[in-house]
Amino acid sequence: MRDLTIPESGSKRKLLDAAEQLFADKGFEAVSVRDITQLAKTNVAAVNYHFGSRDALLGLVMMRYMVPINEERLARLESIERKWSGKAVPLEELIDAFVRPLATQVRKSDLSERLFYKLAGRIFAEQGDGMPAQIEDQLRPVIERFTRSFAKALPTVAMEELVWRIHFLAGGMIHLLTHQDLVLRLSSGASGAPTMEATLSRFIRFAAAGLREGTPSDEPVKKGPQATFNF
Amino acid sequence: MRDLTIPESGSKRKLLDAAEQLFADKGFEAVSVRDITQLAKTNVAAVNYHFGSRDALLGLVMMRYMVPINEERLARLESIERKWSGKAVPLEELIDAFVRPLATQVRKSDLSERLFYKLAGRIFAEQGDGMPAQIEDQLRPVIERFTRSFAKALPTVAMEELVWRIHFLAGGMIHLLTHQDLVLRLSSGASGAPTMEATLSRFIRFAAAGLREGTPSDEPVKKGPQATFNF
DNA sequence: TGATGATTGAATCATGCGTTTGACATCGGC
DNA sequence: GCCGATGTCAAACGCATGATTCAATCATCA
Repeated sequence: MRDLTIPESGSKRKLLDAAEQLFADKGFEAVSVRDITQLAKTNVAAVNYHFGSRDALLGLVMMRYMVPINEERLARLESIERKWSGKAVPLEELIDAFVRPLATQVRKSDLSERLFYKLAGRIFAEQGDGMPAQIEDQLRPVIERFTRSFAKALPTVAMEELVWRIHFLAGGMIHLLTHQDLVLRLSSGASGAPTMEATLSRFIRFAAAGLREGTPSDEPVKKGPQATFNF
Repeated sequence: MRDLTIPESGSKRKLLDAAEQLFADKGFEAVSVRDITQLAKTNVAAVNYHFGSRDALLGLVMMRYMVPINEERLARLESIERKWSGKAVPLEELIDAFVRPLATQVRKSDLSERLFYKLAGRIFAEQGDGMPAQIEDQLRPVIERFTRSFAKALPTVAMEELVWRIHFLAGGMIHLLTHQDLVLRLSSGASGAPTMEATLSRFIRFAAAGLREGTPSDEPVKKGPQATFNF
């Protein structure tokens, strides 16, 4: 595994800080080496000297964010399963374990809150879209681990169905991270100006209901006039 | 409004076809004018001759896809509301009116199914991220119209809450469109190989449950061991 | 102090980008 | 036959990109 420790000072650190700020703000493709070195007040050659290439710096920035988030996800999941040892884990706690680390890790970051979430969202969103393979390798075991726990919490939901529902959940989370500002704009203020904590809680309730849909503890037919409508 | 009619043949048509195929496959930023003209077997200058600029071509491609989809969305919505005149419209039908046009319009397209959905997803996903303003202008009234209908169907959900839930819904839909292939890969085959029709129906059920969460017709507390957990 | 290796800086490289140019071909109408 | 309108084409323009070169500078330790 590559060294992820970050020097306290010096231009290497300045470059990393500038890079993550710009990547978060403008997107991975839209930021040039010159943008980064200019913000970091270093020479253009510094990026290639310290990191080898722009791509290597990009991968480092992404890994630096994903690794602690994914570690906290797994730690929370294990702690929850220990707490409910053997018994069915409540769905909301599972989803919380998956999304809450985004909010806790943001405070350990030098990035502004807004930029941190945008960066996290971009990393997820551009998954499998020209992203370094190491990022996907980093995420896959986490997804698999959570999928297994979700399956245990929802024994009546077929695996095929569950995989798709988790997919929808991930999409909602990504969109929430990357396009918070768009909601505010398109909704003409109707969305309020909630904290991310509040929005995450909203999201957990939404996603839990979606995951649980059709489950025995749900009532089978009850949702108003839909008799003529088949899904 | 710009002319959206497409010539039957000639290099203008060839350019449009090549452009939408490449944009869908690789993303809007990753495709160069030279890529397009090479696939279309025309000269590099042709794009600027016929469309004025790369950006104008990009806007045309996007509008050509969004306009009919959004028209069908509104038409379906009005037909539904006529059908249930005055009465509460079932949630599933509203969501269906929003997502189903993606599946019906794909057949009128020359793009392969996979590319069409990717293109649609990209247009949504990169919303407000350097996208031409015309696309947002095209989408905003649709969102507002649907939001009003959702509000009527869910009178007990506060407007602020509803706006966010619709946001989560949109995110799930986008992710579903753009990253279908990723699901298949990450889930090691557990997701099956369903048609988009089937996946959309899955999504409608998921999203409806999420939107409806906490609604009176839902039962208030019933979902297993979650007494100690607050949201 | 002087030698050594790490770091910086200005200049430059090759490449790819969107766009423009101007010569050339093709065609319908007078 | 000629004209202007409409396309097409190779070539080039100006610019930005990631990367590299190589001399100058710095820090560290013998």
